[in-house]
Amino acid sequence: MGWPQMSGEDNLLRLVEAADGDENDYHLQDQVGFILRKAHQRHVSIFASHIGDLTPPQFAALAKLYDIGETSQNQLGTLIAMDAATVKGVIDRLRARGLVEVSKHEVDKRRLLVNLTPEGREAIERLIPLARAITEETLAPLTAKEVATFLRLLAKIA
Amino acid sequence: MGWPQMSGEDNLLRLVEAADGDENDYHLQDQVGFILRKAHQRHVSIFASHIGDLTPPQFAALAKLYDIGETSQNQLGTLIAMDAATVKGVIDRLRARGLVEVSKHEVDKRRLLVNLTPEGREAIERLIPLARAITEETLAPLTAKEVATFLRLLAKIA
DNA sequence: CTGATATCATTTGCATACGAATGAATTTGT
DNA sequence: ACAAATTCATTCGTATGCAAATGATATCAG
Repeated sequence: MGWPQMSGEDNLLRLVEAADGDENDYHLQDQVGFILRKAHQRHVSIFASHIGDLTPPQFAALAKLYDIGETSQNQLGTLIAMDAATVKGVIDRLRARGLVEVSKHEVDKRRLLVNLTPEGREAIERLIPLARAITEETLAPLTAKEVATFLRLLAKIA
Repeated sequence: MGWPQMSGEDNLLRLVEAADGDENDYHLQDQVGFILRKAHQRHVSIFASHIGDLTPPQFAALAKLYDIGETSQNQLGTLIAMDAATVKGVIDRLRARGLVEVSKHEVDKRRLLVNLTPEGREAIERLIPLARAITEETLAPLTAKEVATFLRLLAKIA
């Protein structure tokens, strides 16, 4: 019989088939990687519309420093999921703007300690409410129950 | 009463609270943007472990050209969610490797037509099975039912 | 104690990703 | 038909993101 007159809502069907992998056609737009990339793009765009003068990685660095206080650049990178090369660039730019400051670790001379400046603390306290709005707008297409489900499953694959 | 002895699995609770926004603490690791970024990172890493000589955007370009045939660079960018500047770089690199070729549109002289070369066609046909394995591994932490739910919700916010 | 390992930070090179500006070509509105 | 607006492609600048190599420091094993 096959698939007689597939009509209406076939998106879900295609997504399930894409997950199955037992189809001959390959549809990029149904692959989790492609959709993940688009969802990330949309979120970054929403972020930029609310917080224009800071990128999500820069915000993440400030938010984590606000949360845990002074830490080494390396440890900070681990906590915000950035490799050493990436976190260095982020911290360099935040430092150039006076939002964080660095100092040498007295005991372990390999480590570079990073901390918020008073301006950085002001900035992150001002921005956190906006970040909540960004989260809300990103999740706006979902109902409250769907949000809970989505975040649970997303965390599983992250 | 408040929250007496929160114990055991509080991840879900924190995620729901994060979505609510009605908490005083801000936990970066519970924000959808941060988890989305990490999920995307994990997928790219899985992709690289299976397909080392091509990036996900490059693969997307080849897969879409395989799907729809010759198109303008601009149209291709729209279909694979890349802006004009990004798609140009991707096509330049694919062209340098002989996987795609470009030509001028005879009627509309603004357009640059892009198409697979025979080598590009061979490559994408060889890679699509690997791409299915990448999708599978990315979604491995989820059950089949969770996969269907997750893809449905992810598509909603993408 | 000391040689082998491991960790931390930096640097380089490459690849997205996007805003903004530019120029060429086309389409639209009147 | 023609000026205005739009579309397509390119270029520039900035910012992640990661692999690989390097140098400095610290830790470990024997």
